[in-house]
Amino acid sequence: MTETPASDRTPRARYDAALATSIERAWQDRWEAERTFWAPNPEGGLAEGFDAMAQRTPLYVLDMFPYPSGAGLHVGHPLGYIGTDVYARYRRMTGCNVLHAMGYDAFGLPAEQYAVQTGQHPRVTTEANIANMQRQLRALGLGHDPRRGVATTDVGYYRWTQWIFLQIFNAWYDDTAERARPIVDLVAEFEAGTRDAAAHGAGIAWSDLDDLGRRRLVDSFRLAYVAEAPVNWCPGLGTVLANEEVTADGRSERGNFPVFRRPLKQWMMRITAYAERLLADLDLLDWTDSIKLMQRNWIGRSTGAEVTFGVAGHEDLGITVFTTRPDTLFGATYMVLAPEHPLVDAITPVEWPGAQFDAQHSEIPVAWRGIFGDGVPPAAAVRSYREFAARKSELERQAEGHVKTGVFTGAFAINPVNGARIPVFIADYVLMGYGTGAIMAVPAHDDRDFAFAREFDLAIIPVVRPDDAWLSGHGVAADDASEWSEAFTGVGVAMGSANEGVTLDGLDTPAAKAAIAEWLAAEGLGTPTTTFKLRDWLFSRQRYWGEPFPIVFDDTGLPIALPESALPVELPEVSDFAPRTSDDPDALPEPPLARAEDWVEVTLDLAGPAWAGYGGGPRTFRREVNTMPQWAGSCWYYLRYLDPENDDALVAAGVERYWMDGVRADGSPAAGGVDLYVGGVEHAVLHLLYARFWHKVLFDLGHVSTVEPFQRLFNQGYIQAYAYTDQRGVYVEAADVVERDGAWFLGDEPVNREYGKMGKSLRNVVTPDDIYTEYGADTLRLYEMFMGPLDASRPWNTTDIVGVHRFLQRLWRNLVDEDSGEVHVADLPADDDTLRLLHRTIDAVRGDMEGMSFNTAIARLFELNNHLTQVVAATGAAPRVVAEAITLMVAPLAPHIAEELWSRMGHPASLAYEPFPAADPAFLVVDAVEVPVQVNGKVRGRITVPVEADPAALEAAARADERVAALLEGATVRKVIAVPGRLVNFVIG
RNA sequence: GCCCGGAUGGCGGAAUCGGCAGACGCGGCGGACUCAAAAUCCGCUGUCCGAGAGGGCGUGCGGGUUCGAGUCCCGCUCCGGGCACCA
Repeated sequence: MTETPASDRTPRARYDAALATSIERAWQDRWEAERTFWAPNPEGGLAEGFDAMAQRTPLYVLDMFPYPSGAGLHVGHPLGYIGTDVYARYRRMTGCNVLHAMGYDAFGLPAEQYAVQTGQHPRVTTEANIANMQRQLRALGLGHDPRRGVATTDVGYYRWTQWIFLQIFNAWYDDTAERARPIVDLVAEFEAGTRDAAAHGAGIAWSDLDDLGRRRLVDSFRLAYVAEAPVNWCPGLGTVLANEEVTADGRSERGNFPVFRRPLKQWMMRITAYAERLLADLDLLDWTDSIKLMQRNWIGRSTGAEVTFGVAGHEDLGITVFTTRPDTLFGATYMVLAPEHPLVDAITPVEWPGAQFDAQHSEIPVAWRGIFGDGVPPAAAVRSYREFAARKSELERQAEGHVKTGVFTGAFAINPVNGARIPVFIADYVLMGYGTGAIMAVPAHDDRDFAFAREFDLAIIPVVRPDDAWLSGHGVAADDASEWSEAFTGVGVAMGSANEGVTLDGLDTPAAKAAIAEWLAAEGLGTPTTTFKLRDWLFSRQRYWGEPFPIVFDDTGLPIALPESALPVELPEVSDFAPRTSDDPDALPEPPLARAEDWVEVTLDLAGPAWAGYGGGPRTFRREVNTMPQWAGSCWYYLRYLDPENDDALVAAGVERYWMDGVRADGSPAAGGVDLYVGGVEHAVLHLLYARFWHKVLFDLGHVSTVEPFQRLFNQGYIQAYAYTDQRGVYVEAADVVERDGAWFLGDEPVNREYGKMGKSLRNVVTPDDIYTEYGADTLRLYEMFMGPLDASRPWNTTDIVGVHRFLQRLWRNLVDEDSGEVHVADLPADDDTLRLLHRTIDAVRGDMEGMSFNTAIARLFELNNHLTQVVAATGAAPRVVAEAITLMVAPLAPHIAEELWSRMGHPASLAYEPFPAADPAFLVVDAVEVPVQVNGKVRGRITVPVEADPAALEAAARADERVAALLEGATVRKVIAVPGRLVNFVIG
């Protein structure tokens, strides 16, 4: 042993970054070698070790899996992963068999674009990125089962994504049974005649249909179908985009290219069939109200009525509108169809009507025909308006705000309640995709109709009397809307709404709705209807780096599902990964896979069903060249984690039931599924809605046992960071900025502070590696959990980290001699104060862990450790009972140091499955309690009383207090409030 | 525009039921140890008045309910998020 010079002597076994790192590496290696976090399945290939776990409760903890970006992680990324790991580790110590794994959502545009630039195959960069991310995550000490970490790009994974697609394609929604059923059941019903093809869109009986007719009919029922639908077409990227990939100003999020609404033939998923169940089953879930609300709003259920209007001069035609306010039918002064509405051509006359047609106008007002109908016949006006509307990019649509445009079709509708002739317009403020694509316009009581009516000089007839406050506030009269500055959209009392059969006058809005609904139903003019904002899901992309569809087309152009035996359909090798791009909005999509001619054209011997007529003998087909959206792989990965190596099924039924069965501890009804799902709120709608939809289809078809995938959802907050700009407004390196007297400087130059996301462009990135080097991973974990509640966003502040690092150092020093590295834990009895604090801490920490309030759990552990410091200072050693308990309680949060301490205290095995300390109730009871004494609500003294002291005893004790007695001296006590265990309050006057 | 969520010391935050506001940590101030510094340990730290004892004020703003309000109610302000012609 050599003498260390006193000047730079550091204790050999001080808990610093170097020691932390060596401890952390050693334990990460040991967990891996000992398979500590392998969660055994009850059966199948991953069942090894299950017997030892059989008595434990299965618990499935899940993170929203990441996209393996080339940029690597910053400290904000793992916040949720640390949270789930703490919870999972706690649950392992409280009797659970915990499944926790991490995979990768690895298909997607960044890898593809990088490939386009470099010519390198996206699989190469994707795999390199995954490897880097796994390294960074391993260093955090996350207790994942490494066997289950699938990537969506694995052929063995996307083979099952394709298999699920086939299930969906080969299914239809039975509205009577309210569930999806195999498509063969539908065919059987048609063939047996129990379902009438003629009544379901075919027009003629099943037996009279030819092969093609049958295929078209059946295809129209499928849950996955090809349709011509208006989509976000981005010629600059050469692909269609999902709504969330389009910015608020109508450009592509990536590349900033203009986006156009174009009808294109695309794959769709019939999520709308599930709208009602997706809405109703939210009630079964333990999600926050705000997320449920966002889903409810997205689904957008509204109830009202469909009402059919006649068309003047067309006895055979009727236009059905949807309205939530049938009580305002008498106020309908015109009608609007979406420009694409199928009836527009049929009702548009050859000539403009010339005669008088309403009280206000003796000829067509100029505004009605506007720029589109000026000097041309109605059909030409309609055509040019349609072109105008279609040519507008989303950008222009946003820029013009809500200025109303439209054109009169020359046709008139007949209001069924009063026979009024009302003009029919087309306007793009009416959307084909919602309701019936047609509205009755009641400008007096609808903001949009009001704006349109003012623009086009249309009558505004009030039929709901506004409340007096509204009228006086606007300074207008109820019965003359000509002076109104805006529509009255609230509820009120109906007026001017009567015909021979029904009168609404005098009824309040709900009663009027009911009365008119009854009358409409009786007259056969309308039916109560529910509509949804939710649209079917656009499911194809013109990209290379995604799952190919297991679909081919024959020369009819109709899709044919490949048999399961043809899976996986692997991505072909191509030399050019880019879709064809253009700046012409009329250019057509051309996916990269279309250029792989050898792959696209394929000769197969498909044994198609007899009714479809394409079976038998080798024939040439063309493959679907679109790929699936990135959401596809993320829709079901939680199921594959359960049984990642299963080649016979996406998950074995017994394994799925073991992990997913929904049994709440208190026995209340649960939807089942993942016990805890943690991720960012940015997936509040789309991912979570799509996954719920797929899960329900799989449930209907008998492939999973629960109606919902995620029983409990927890949205973690974001770690944000300060960024600094210099005088020119250029971002400077945040790490180099110093604070002096409340201002910030880079060197001597003052800089401005901003607050936002952590990112390269703001030059404020802090990486986990930076923190490991300075403090170690346990410190990083502890800091991220200590900063605040897991569901709140908060700023990263590197200077605050020392607090938690000092805690770990102090804990270490309380149990380990910094010079020798030997533990100084003694089998001495702890004093009563210490034991009471210990058990109070255990009790509180358990509660905080259950509620995922890790920040307060850590605060409790700080207090216990600070007390332990006193004990060690006084006695020279830590009592074993305290030392072991605090180590076990720290273990979920800072597992490496805890394992090391546990080991040094003489335990050869990992503490991962050690029972979490339990509070002894004997130490939780308190016999005396200090309560405040208030006089007129202000604390004037404190008394210590027995915990069971009744109000009278409390009051007596309070009066005995010197200060209180002085204040009560000579005063009249009006009232005394004495709450046992809480306070005493004297009200004096 | 509509719908959610939030606002507590210099900073991050705590306060499960209407009952001691500010736990715990950072930062700051003071002290011990040291030749000195670092590290460590101890004390103080909402704010104003006061030498002190003590007192006033205090949870975004204005009202209210209550013996008592950070917490409940009404009306605002600001910040964050979602939706945005959905009839």
